[in-house]
Amino acid sequence: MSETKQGRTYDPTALERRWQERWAESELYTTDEDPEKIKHYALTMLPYPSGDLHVGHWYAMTPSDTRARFMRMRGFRVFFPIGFDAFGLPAENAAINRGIHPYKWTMSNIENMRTQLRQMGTMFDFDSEVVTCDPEYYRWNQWFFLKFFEKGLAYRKEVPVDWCPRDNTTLAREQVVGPERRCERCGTPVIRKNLVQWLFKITDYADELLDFSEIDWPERVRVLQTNWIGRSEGAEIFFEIEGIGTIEVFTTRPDTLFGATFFVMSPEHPAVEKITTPERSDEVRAYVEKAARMTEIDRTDVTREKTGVFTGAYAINPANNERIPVFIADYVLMGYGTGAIMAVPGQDQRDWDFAGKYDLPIVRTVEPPEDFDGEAYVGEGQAINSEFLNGLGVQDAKKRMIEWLEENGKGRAAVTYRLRDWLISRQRYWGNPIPIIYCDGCGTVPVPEENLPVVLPEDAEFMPTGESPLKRDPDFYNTECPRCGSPATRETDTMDTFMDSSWYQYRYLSPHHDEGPFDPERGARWLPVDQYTGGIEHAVMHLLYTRFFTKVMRDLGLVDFDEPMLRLFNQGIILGEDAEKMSKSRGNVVNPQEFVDRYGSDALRSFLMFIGPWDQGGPWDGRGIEGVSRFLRRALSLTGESDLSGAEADPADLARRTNRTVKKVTGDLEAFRFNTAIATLMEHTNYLLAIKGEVGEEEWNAALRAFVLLLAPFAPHHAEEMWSALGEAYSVHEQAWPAWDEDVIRAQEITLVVQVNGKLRDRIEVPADITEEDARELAISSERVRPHVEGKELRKSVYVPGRLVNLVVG
RNA sequence: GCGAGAGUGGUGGAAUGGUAGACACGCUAGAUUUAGGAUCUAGUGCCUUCGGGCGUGCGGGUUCAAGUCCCGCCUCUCGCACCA
Repeated sequence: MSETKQGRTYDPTALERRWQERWAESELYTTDEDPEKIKHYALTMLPYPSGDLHVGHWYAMTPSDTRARFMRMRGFRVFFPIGFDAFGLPAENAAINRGIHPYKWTMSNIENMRTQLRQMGTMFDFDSEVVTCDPEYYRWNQWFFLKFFEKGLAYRKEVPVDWCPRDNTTLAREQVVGPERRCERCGTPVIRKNLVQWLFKITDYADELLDFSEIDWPERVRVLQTNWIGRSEGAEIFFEIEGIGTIEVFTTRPDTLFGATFFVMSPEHPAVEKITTPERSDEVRAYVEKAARMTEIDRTDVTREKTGVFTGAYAINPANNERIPVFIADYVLMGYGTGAIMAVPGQDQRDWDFAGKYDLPIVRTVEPPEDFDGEAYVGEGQAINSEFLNGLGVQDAKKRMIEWLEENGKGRAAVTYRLRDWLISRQRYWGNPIPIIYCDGCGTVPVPEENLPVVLPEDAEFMPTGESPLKRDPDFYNTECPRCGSPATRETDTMDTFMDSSWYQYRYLSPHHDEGPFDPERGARWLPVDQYTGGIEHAVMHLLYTRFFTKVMRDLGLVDFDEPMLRLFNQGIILGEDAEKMSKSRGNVVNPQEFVDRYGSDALRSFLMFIGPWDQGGPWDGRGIEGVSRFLRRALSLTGESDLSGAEADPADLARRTNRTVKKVTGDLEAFRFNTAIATLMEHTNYLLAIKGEVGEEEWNAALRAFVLLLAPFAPHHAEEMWSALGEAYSVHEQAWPAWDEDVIRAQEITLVVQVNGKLRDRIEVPADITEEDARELAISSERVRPHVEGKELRKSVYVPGRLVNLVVG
């Protein structure tokens, strides 16, 4: 609270509270269902109920709110819901540390965060709120699991999994990050295990997920997803192993088959034992064991020298029937392709390195350019040493070789992906039970739909042990088979929480609907999401999974479109004052509440938008918020009494600047340029304050009305206060966005820049419709220009109407 | 190594190929104030003989005109990384 010049107190918190109460009473933010209006579904990523809203939540949500408010004022009916992603490790770990039940802890956090969300001054439709740990929600999550199961998209299999030894659970491949392969949640390096787990066949949709033609998403996300899916085109080639049988390899370079001088298998390849000759078996076994003991970090170190061991076996190159030795080497990964490769040292640097070390022959099959002085040659060129391919370019040679392989039954065209199926089993308590029952007689039996939800027992001991806690809850674990009625057991793993967030945007439409995941009638009116906003960190997890879900939902006949979110905007990350990531251990965490209490929500909102481009993020600046707070106070003082100066301002200039401001702010908001929009509003405020009391009341009020409307999405409380001070009818947020008039913007008098040889020499005031000749005359006769042109020849002049005259002399 | 993005005052950042540094923070001076804070006014890229000169990571180029376009480097950030 502070004294203004006029002695009135400025108390933003009281002002904001007053309007928040009024908004709630009048149900101002109940979703507009007017069918006459064009729909706009604005969605911001739902938060984890981790305790309090932190400044990152403010940074994500308040600009999204500003955009939603802008769309509302532009005449769209806007749906802007909010909810809580309430299952999962952060909530569970916090609960464990405090010894409180996760449900209690989560619900009390949600209660707290609801209050804080309301304080933000957002237009969230709280009636549509979704809480993912509510049985009313996760029932449909389980329902989706059953649908996936029916369609063969959910399957159970023993697979090598990434296991976090600290969180005591498996992780999806997407949740393992960095070269050191750490757990995405806690940063602990993961280990490998073999476990029977549930997976979703996201790979069935790999090709479709590579198609972004229907959506307007940032290039960055498209690239990340494309790389993650990692589509490679090539061929599978069958190699006979002498006296054993056939082993397949995948290659993107079938054209180089004639240069395959050896064969390499991953140490984990299931056929290793079978092909190894007795005299080589000790060495091979030692190598396999050494590879198994290696950490993932060492194993995947690119700079390490290639190592391997000869198995004693020979393969036959199907192109030329040459006998080539079979090695195992840890640079070949079991998780990609077929886990075995044909090694072509002439065209692959890794194979070249390996061949050098073990003295293996090198045959080039692509002619390198004459000046080539490298080792393996991977570029374009004519095929050589390749019989029927000789002379062909790489692309043609690939095609020809694939034809030859298929004609001769020695291989086929093939596509391989880096993308793996989505592992959804988690050995944790605080998640959604997988609705499956195991019966000795009937096998794997889905829980019948009418028995959903499988309720997560509240009284279970939830401390993680590496096995699902539900396994030790006999009331949950023991059940009977829905098919034959004999004693059976339940699946005790819970689902990855990314499943919860893969379809929440649909549940928002009808959170209490109990005949399906969402009410199709409401879906028809609102889907799909028009504008999604959230962090880039979800590029290959949430954002890929939700696209996958939507495609499956389409194939289930639940929706009639292919993509869940038409447009996406990724905001940046707000850092601590030291420009480091905010963390408790660094002690650089900014508590938004402190700033809300001191400066109000509008100031915090506006400051976060003003700090820089939204997609850029950046360090928090505790002093910077002062400037924005000052701006809001100055804005508020516009509607106060005028101290008449007696001077006169030009009403045409006022109209021009007002229209220009409307145009600029509108364009900026369309493009998410909140920072420059606020800068424009500041500039306009400074101007308005300077001419206050110097124009007629009518012009002044018109200008002020436009200004308040522009301010409304950014600082909804202050705008409401000003709107009411202007004597206008409640509420400013139900008003139409102001329009601008290009004719008014066009000035009668303009400033023309005069350059000589491209250098600025003068600025002259001229009529807007001045001719080129007149402009040149005026420019040349300018006092400041004359010294630079006198005695020189005018060779040329460039005239850019409304901007400049450039005199080229020499 | 591959891919993407970014280098502009003391700081955050503005600039459809056409006035570089909008708008703020900070700083300086002044007004007001018992003082501090708050507020208001003026100034604030660097150099200057006050004419002007130089300035957007570095080096070239295109153009009447380049922070912006092209070529070659350097640095930083992020992502992926033995993917056959």
